[in-house]
Amino acid sequence: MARPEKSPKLRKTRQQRLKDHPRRVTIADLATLLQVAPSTISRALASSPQVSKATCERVQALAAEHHYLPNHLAAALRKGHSQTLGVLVPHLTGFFFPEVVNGMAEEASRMGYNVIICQSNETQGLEMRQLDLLLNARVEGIIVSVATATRTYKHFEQVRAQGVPLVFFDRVAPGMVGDGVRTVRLDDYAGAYAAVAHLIEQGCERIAHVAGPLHLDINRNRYQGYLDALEAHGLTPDPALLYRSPTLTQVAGAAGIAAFLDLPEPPDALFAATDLVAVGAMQVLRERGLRVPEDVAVVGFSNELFTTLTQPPITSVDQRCQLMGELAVKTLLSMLPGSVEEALPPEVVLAPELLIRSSSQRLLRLATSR
Amino acid sequence: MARPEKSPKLRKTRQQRLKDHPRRVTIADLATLLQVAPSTISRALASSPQVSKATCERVQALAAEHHYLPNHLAAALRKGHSQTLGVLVPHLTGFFFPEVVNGMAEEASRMGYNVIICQSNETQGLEMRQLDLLLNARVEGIIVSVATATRTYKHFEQVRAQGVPLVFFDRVAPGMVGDGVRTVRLDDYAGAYAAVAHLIEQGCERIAHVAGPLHLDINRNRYQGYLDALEAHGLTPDPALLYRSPTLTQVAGAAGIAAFLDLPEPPDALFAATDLVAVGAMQVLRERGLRVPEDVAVVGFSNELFTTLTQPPITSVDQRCQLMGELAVKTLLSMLPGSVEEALPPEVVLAPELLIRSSSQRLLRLATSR
DNA sequence: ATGAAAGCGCTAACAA
DNA sequence: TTGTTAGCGCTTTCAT
Repeated sequence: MARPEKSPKLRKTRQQRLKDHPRRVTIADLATLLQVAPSTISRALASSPQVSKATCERVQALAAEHHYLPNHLAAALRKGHSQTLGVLVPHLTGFFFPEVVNGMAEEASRMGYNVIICQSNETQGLEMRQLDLLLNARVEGIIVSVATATRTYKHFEQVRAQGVPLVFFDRVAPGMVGDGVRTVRLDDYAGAYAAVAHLIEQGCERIAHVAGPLHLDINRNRYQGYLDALEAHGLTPDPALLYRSPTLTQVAGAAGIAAFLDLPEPPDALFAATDLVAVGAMQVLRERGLRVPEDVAVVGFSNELFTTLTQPPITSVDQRCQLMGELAVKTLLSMLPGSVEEALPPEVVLAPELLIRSSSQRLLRLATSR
Repeated sequence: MARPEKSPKLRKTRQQRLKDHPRRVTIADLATLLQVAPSTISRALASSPQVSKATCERVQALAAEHHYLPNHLAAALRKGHSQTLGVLVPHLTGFFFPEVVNGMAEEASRMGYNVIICQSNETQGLEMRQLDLLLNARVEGIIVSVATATRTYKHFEQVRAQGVPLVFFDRVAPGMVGDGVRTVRLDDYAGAYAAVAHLIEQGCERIAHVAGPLHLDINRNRYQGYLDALEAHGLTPDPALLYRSPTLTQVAGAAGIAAFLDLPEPPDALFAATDLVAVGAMQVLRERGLRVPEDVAVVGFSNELFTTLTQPPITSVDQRCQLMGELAVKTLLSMLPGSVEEALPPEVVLAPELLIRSSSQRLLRLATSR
């Protein structure tokens, strides 16, 4: 008995599909049209050196003519990697994360990678789910900033167990750096130190600080930078000039400065842990008839867009958002198998930049041209 | 001659791979472990009704134990659809786009779809490239807001030609609505009308307007709303009270108000096409010793975050960002083949919301409890 | 209720 | 330089 021919059946399915839908053109289609093997088409489209220039051009022309679009899914499945990176951020509101993501998207695109962006909405549950989603999508690596609500870190361990490189930025999971896990962060300590040193240079002597929850690295580092800058300049930190708040909003700033102003010895400067806090404080100061910076100088943190829009504009610490995004991607790419990227340190720490504006400038700047 | 057995060769490749890498567990692996067919595993994982409860549970338990992660790539390739939507925005800075994207991500996630977010950086070149990328990734539909630099629209036509549904939001390509193309926009006209009507109610009579380039729908509609509101209330638009600017920044606002104030009959109110323009104008007003809203009332547009942070806070028109994102996704999903979504109109137009703050409130509010 | 087998579109090893 | 062929991991008829 003759072996059944399989062509007829095949042909039928394909024709049927063709009728259903004006189907997208595939490599096989091009091969049929040009009477060459699919592999040749594949090679030609990739401009492989082992295909003749003539066929290469013919193929590319035909592909363009028929609006051939490579099927990334199939290629990724076959090749075993997807040229795609996963990014998981707590949210995309405010200034910081969008800006960082922007830097990432740019760098990734430049290196020929796609990016899938997900949000955890600051919850651990969604964080875990999105991580799974990214793994399902077979991303080659994941960049993540952990949600505030996250308390356990097993889900990140699992990513590493899958052999997927992980880069934390800004908010990093504690104790995970090592094989397959790296971090990119801002040097909050240095930023805070610079901010407070600047206030001291401007002649301030009683500098208050509104801090966030100190169990978070970020807030603790800012606080420590504040303390060390004071002591390095011979000032003794006054515990009464520290206001700790669970959130770092306008309301916190208003409450903080109000508390300070009621002290027997009120402060002559405020280092706020965020720009929003600085704004809240400035509003109260204005209500009480105090001038910024003459009576109280103010410095914020993050260099949010609105710092230039308030009256006066607020001195702030820039977080190098774009750069952070770029470096996160560079770091991740350098971790991919077969990467030739220059090796970056496993923990990148960015130097912040102090942007001095009117809210802290007490000294007349003596204009000397040099 | 016996047909060559292919098993040995196969086995070898697999073992080799296993040695290379601690490979991810597949359906085939689970099948081997449980001594059942791959198809059974597949069905069990999908909780198909045609598989016995017992095996279903056994399979799911085993899968969990081995941290099985479905390969989305393979499934999508086989099924012919990826459960993924593409989003292409000009950028992710500022307030508007991040917020809209947020709404999209939320709705998509709720409906079990992934989202790939790309940025065009406001250039047509990148816009075209990113569209290709999305098509390559076999997204099931694309949501896009067109770049300012975009002048031709063939690349969008091509998306439609591929049978991929397209939804424009906020910035829509002209003349494309129809089969496979829909839009979601804000009713800028209504927003502007409401803003100006509000100023008139507050007793303003000479209302100026800083407008953006009028070849863009958005700006033209805001301008028209301004005109119509004036006329509807018996006021005659004064051409001297219109300032047209190619950009809508603080600088534009400052320049605009400066020009207005030099008029023989300066305005008593400003309707700014953006919040940034409003801020710029307010800065100049303060410098000149004029009070807001007593001397000049100010209304902005977009309800940016910082409108509540200035002194005074700025009255503005909210653009319903989150809602816009959600509706864009809903619209897109309703266009997918086999969708059971309720039909939305091909052109969704959102009603904006006027948020009244101090910058425009001249009338003392008579507090009457009713 | 389960199994066998084909094939989504692409690429890479091997052969010619 | 080009062709042949197998297979990435999954789903889905069709058969049992």
